[in-house]
Amino acid sequence: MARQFRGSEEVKVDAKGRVSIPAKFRRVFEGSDPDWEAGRRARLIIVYGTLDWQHLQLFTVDAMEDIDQGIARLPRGSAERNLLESIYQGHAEDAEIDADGRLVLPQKLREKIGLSDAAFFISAGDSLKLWEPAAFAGEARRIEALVPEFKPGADPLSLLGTPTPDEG
Amino acid sequence: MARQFRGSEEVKVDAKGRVSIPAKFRRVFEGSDPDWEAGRRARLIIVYGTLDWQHLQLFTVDAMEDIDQGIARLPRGSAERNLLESIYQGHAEDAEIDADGRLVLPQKLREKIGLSDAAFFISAGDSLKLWEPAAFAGEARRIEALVPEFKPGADPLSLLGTPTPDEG
DNA sequence: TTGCGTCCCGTGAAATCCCGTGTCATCCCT
DNA sequence: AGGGATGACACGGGATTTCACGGGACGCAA
Repeated sequence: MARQFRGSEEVKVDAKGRVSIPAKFRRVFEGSDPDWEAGRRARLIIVYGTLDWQHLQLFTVDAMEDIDQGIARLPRGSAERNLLESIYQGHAEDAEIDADGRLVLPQKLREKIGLSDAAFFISAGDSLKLWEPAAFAGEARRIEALVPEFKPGADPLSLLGTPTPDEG
Repeated sequence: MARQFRGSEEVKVDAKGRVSIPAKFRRVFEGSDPDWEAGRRARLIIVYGTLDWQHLQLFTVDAMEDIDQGIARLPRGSAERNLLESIYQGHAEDAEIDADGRLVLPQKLREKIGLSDAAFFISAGDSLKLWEPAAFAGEARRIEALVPEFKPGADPLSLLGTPTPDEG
């Protein structure tokens, strides 16, 4: 069972705010939820973060446990710990994938990221990011523009540089 | 067991989007998948990249692990790392070669590279590139044009330069 | 009532499984 | 060396299952 997300998908958002989690992503949420078994609903965590986020981030249960432990290692009361707690615990909520494989997004979250009638999922390691499709297109262009040596037609792997000799 | 691809092939694409992976290439995917054994399906990773890509790139599992590790060595949050993650994790997907030795290309990917009823495979080290045959013809010319010191009639190996004495 | 969330079911399209067939290369037995 | 048997391979088709998605019915709280 895959533990990592890979790929992207665009799905419809219906009038009730329901979003189908594409099946291949659903398998990852199921496999990374320690309490899940066939027939049950998989759990996940929706992080909506600070005000300027234009997307939601969906974490598996396992991934969020790692994050929680990382936060717990920081000094109690430190500015960093307070910030991370605010984002990953304050501005987040638990959710479940329903029997039809869909996630119901409360209208509040839909409004925050400007979601209308479609949603774009894109993998990011052990989490998924959820965008309004048009907003993601802008984000994609921004990511490319930030790497000046990346020209259209070039092989992106050139950014990795020369491999060190200890690989093989 | 060969670990590198060599050669090119043209195959049919049927109405369901199925593409026969030529047997010699299939052997490489099998040998470069750590979990593969006789009778099982070999896995691979389809990278479809940014909007301007007109081809798909098919990586072996081993090759993609190297790339993932290379990406992981870059500073978290750096522009280069974000771009590479977006391409190799966001714009890619896991796939399997089916029991008949074929790969099923989802409709979306076929449309992206303009694939109709034939596909052209060409080797690229530890990956294969897959093109609509007509589109590849133009690409071959473009590759030559990008190396200004390569003149028609010249020996391509001259591009390798003189090896330094301490190298094998 | 009105709006909102949940449960359950229907449907069309796509993906998957499982089968057959023609062709070509390889092997083996004269 | 010739010729037939064998098996691998590319390719097609039908049947079945999965999946995304829409809608109706019910309960609940403002």
